[in-house]
Amino acid sequence: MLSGVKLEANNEDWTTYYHDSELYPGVNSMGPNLTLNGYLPSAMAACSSMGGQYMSSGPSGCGVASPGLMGTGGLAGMPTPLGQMGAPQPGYSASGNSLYSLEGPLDGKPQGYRRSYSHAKPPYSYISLISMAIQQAPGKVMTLNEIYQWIRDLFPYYRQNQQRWQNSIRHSLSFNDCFVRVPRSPEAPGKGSYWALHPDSGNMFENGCYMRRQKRFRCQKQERKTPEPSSAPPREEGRTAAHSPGSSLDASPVQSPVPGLEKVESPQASPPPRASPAQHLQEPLHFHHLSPAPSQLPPLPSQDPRTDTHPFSITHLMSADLQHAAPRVDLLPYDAGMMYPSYGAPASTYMGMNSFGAREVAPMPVDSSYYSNMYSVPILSSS
DNA sequence: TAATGTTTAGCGCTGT
DNA sequence: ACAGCGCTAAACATTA
Repeated sequence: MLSGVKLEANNEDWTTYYHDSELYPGVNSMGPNLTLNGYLPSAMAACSSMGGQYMSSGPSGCGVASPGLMGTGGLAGMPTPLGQMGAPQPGYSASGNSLYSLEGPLDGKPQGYRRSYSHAKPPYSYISLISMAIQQAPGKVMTLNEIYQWIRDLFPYYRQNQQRWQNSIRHSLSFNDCFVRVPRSPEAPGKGSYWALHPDSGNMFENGCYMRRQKRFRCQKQERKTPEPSSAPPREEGRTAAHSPGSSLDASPVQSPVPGLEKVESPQASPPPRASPAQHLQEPLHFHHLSPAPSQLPPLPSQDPRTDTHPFSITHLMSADLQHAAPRVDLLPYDAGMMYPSYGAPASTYMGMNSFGAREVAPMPVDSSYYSNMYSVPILSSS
């Protein structure tokens, strides 16, 4: 069984902070929490009483299957930047690694009165942060800078030492197969590519642990720029998969409905090739995912009031202010279908999008159909 | 030139 | 003990 994830060297009782509406005045006004299509476990809060461990899996643990976050695009809505709740204060820990800011009260109370939660290092790995950012994006793609900004907005902690964590973000994007680089459209020129989640990455955090994946997602098939004998073993499994040229989505290409563009065969299940865009529309591709179908999901855990108010609860973070969500201007060509010319319909049509409207949108089927947008764009390979 | 992206290396932690 | 994962640093290449 999986054990919980310790927050670095922290063993403090986070329950101390759960009801800290003083520090997080917006917490109590969040209303009913938004769940990831109703299945998001509140990772931290639900496990808060486990001696500093955020997650625990097991029959009775809080490691409830959570296909929402990474597998079904269930994240919706724009984040409520914690920064609005507490601006960076002088005196926070400059170590960059501490979980808390040991000083710098947010509310004018004497120093040491209470540690600032908003400046604590979030209990999410960079991979999960990136995944969250991309998932909540209307087009399921984000530029590097937007990922930076999203993280900064959501976690004041990441307003410090930006060089450090941004380097780590870039490294994570490049290193991990679960992230794929997508070129910009000609209509939206600019620097840097878009980043998306690999359609087969599935629910990397289905164990409910956002600090450490159960298993790293890897492209199983590799395509090398310089062909090697098939008998040549990979240099090193992970690195090869992650860094070999063209490894972003580099399995055997399947004929794309868009000339010149390639779709990638799932390493886990081979979808039938699309006969036509129309067929694609009628018969969304179904790929094997780690996530179970909704009908197979366990019942929703009972709502713990702490769940909704924990400042780092994804539920909390992602729940607010849908009305503030604005369509991305630079992605309009994508959403307008320009990226999918042969489909002739907006991308959201294919994606079963939850573009800022998941509260109203019925839970998506747990398949890859909504990922299908990514099958129609060329994936940049490293060079 | 700065931002972005790739790659290597080393370390610590966790699970088996 | 070992393997795998995540984080950090750093060097280097590419691109707008």
